[in-house]
Amino acid sequence: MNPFYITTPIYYVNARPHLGHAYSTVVADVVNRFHRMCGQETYFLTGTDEHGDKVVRAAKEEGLSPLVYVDRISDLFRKLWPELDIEHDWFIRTTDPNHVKVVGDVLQKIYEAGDIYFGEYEGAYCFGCERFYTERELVDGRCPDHDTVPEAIKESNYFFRMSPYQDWLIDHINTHSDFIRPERYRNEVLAFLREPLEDLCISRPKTRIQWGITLPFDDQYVTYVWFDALLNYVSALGYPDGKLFKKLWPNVCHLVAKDILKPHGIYWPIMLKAAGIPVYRHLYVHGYWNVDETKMSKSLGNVVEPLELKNQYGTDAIRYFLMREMVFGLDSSFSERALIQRINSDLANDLGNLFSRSLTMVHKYFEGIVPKGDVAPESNLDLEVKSAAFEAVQEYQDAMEGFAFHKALMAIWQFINRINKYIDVTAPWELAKKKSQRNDLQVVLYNILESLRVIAGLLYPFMPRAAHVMQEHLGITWATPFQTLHDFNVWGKTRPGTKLPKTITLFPRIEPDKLKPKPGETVPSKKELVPARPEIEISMEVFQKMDLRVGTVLRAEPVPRSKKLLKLKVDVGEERTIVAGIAENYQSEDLIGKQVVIVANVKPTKLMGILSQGMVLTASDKGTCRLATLDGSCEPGTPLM
RNA sequence: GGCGGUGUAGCUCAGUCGGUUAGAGCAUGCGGCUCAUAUCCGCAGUGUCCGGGGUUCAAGUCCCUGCACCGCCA
Repeated sequence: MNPFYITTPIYYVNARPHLGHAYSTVVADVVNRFHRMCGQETYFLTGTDEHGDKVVRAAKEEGLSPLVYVDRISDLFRKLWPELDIEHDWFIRTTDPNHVKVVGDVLQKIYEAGDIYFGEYEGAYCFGCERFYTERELVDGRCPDHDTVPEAIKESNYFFRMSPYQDWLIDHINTHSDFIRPERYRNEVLAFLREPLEDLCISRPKTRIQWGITLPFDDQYVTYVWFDALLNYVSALGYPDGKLFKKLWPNVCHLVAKDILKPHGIYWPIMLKAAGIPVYRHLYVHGYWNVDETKMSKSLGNVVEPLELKNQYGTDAIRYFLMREMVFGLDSSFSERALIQRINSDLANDLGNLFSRSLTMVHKYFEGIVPKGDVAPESNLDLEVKSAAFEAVQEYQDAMEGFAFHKALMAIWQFINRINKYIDVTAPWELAKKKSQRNDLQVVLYNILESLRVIAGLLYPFMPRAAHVMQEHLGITWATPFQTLHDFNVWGKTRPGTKLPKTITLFPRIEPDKLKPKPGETVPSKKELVPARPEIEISMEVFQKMDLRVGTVLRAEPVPRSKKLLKLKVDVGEERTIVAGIAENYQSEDLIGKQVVIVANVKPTKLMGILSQGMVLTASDKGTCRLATLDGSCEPGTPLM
């Protein structure tokens, strides 16, 4: 069997780890453990991406040098993973000397082969932002951040020629149906490839950025983003001569979120092809976690901190929730309410209680000794439990291989419910009343224990901790911390006569103060849903990052083809264009001269093609909304504290 | 603007090749059990399958069209 190699993206260190990072990495860990269960040798790589201007800027904001800054953030990631029981084999950093060397070598190789050329282009450059803007990004020809007219400047850079590989890539995707999955993302890449591929700019002059890997063929430039980042997948293995590389490549499974589909689905295979490295086998693409119906974003302050969740609810519960709730490939919604729901119903009630009631009975009726499973005619007592187990294993295996983790878990839970019913129907407490039914009682309890063994085994990739505790309490010891898939297709592995420890509560119930709506409160329908306030406390420091200001509305006009939107010109100390969704409640002319509260540093966003450079605060309730105003007039631009 | 996806119970979603009375989990209500973490088991519902039109003996499913939301591209 081929060794199995799985990677997560290397995470960019301009921000702290959030739920999305945790999800990618948990998926990788689950898949990795599953393959180990299949008897495969595995290798699991994760790490951090540490170069580039955003890192330099983030470091500057904190008053740190890039190196000190990236050390600090990278460490947050590295230390998070063990908390989530993630067992990666290697943690790569793009600042590792070996990685830096490999990037240089590969660039040189492709340069010599002729696929990298030096070119000049002219663009609109904003000196304030230290970056180029495309026509589309500009607002009325001005920089959206600085409201200045960018200068047309010429810059020379190195480009990676991708077009010669376009047809090859299309063909490769078409002939390898499992190259990019799920299919929707494969289609997206193919759709993109229907247009001619443009060459990729892969450098930045050192006059603009120094924090990067110097090009081997021109020391006035550093390489920019993708060559640096993507090559981690091979540099970590010691490309080109490392033992790991020879053993593992290209039988790799890359796991990414949908935002980096294009680099992984297009640039990366072409880079590999151009460098004469075999192309990777699989790219698996997953969706986003929204939080309480809205996107997770720093400006909303609803970023979910995985570590906080873990501390409150436990690693297994978080892992279970992430894998059960998201259909791999689609977006999902995270809410604490849903998490508690899953913990209580699935983990505490169904699984935990089953485990607990079973072990209690073994102690009550057999002094904690595993009874014999073959002392009564099976036909009456098996009630197809055995075949239900095998069925569950088969469904589980199919689902796992197809990355349908929620279905794998559903298969396990169907079996758990089946055992709960088995207990109900066989009623061991009745059997225990008569001596003549002693053998029946033994068989029934043995079947239950065997079922629990299979359940514990199947759960291992998802909840290694609970699986381990369950196995311990079932008196099963293995050379490895997990059973192999083969063990699930054999009935009778639990050894009669084994003394079992007393039962424990696997998953305590969480008392649901937050769960039920208060009396009289109705559950809001989809349309009325007000974005929930984040339940996380934020520090004063975080709050102060918000730039709230007084703004005077100078002009207002409806946005064509939109029912809700008004385009405002607002004086916030400088003039800003702000698009606000208040047209259903306010007429343009009523707004002129009004003083409102503006969040001045939300990331500019395009609404109906208009770049909105801020946000107007409103209170909305049942479809009407009211502007937040001031009690008396103020100088435009006055900060709110 | 172009391409694609989605729309099914209060909520989250299954629904195969068009084929009987459209399903599951959660939530709700009622009943049963007592081994168990107030757990478990059973029963009960509730549906404009987004709207409109078409093909067909038969449409949640196929076709056309409209609406809403989402994604990718420009």
